[in-house]
Amino acid sequence: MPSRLTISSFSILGLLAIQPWTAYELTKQAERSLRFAWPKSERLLYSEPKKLVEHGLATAHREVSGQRSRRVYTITDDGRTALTAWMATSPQPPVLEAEALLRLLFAENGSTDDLIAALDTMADDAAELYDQVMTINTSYLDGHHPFPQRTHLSVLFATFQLELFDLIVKWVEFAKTEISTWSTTEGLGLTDGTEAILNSIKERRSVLDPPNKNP
Amino acid sequence: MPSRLTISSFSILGLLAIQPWTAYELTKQAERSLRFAWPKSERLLYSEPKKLVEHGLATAHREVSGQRSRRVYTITDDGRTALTAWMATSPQPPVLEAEALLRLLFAENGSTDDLIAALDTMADDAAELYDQVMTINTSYLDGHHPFPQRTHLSVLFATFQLELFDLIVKWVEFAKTEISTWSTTEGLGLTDGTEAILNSIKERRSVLDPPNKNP
DNA sequence: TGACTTTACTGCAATTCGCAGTAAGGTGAC
DNA sequence: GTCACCTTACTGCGAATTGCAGTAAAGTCA
Repeated sequence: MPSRLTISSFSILGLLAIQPWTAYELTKQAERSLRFAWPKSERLLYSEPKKLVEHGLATAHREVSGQRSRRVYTITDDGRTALTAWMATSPQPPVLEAEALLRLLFAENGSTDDLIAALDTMADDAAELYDQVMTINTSYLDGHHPFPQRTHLSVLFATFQLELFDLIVKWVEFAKTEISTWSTTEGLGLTDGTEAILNSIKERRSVLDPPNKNP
Repeated sequence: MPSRLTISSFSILGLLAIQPWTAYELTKQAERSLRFAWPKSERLLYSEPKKLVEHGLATAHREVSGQRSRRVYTITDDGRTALTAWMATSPQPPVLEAEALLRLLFAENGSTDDLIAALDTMADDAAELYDQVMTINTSYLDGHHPFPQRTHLSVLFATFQLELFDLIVKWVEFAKTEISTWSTTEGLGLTDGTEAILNSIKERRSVLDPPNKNP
């Protein structure tokens, strides 16, 4: 009666399908890829492979070097079968967690400066993440991919992250110009700016597209 | 020794700052707003207000109607103070959870059809979420906001969601045209398309911008 | 008046997280 | 050559969160 397989289990199984790893190596690898699609705690990355072994989807063997031993996990045939079966199932809807947006939702409880600071932090974080993805990916052009045969997947995956982080940076810029027209955070209601946004929303136009240019 | 306050606690406190609610009402309200920035289980929305009471940030009073009673939670002055203090702190980085992107990362373990199906599901989910946000927000134009004085916040908040869901839909379109050039999911490595993407990434150009038009 | 939905919760087991702790091996500086 | 610090390689535990099932009254519609 091992505990049941979760999406996190399959995300580890997916890594094991590439090559055998130790749990420690899995945490490092997760930081380069998994974290952008399925962010999980380091702790879980140590317990999930054990669960996979219990289910017979992976095996663990100890490698010894000096006084120290490491447990290397390898995917089994059953593991590959289970992974392939999972690939054919329907994925859960995407979910975003953004504390800075909570601050916007409750902005009336703080100053406009508080709000702008929160949004700036989100933009800085996004810019930093953008750079991280860029660093990893531009090196692929020089043939520096640890798994060259996977470049088509890594790069297409990265495009989403870059678009997302770019969107965040650009949206914060837009939001700040809008907020700059506010005298306070509280009780403004339907301002001219808000009405303009609502009209552009109604026509399904992006609020970012025309960056304050006249037609 | 009540358990400590989390971001989730403050997200509930933020709702209580608008007006008193029952836990049940909080779950309904969370579905309209909180869920897009701080998605939490319904269960938690029942326990968090209790924690706020333990901390003295809210009070609970029973209202009786017939045989049934409901517990209405009201923010205290301490609660408002704590909320305002929280608004001035730095938010955590944004985080995205997208199982469909995991499928892309591990696509070599399934067929191109599996991959396209997963991406289509994500696009459909995003389109559905887009519609939900649209429905809530276009009604504001007719003056149908439950808290008219908060329209400026709700609408600016909504613009982010719309941009995000639109990005997902558009990126999936792009990803699918790229994938359509693949004969298999496995071992392709640096294809022509991948190289083109990498070059465009290098120049920080969006892969979505010019939708296959010549300059 | 019977069936079904909405309102209004609680209990509990399973899952996940954050943090602290342990310990060996490697690296560079003085 | 030894001290400090970083990396590798984990485990334990309490706290936070989830998912699911269960309870029950009130409202709705036919």
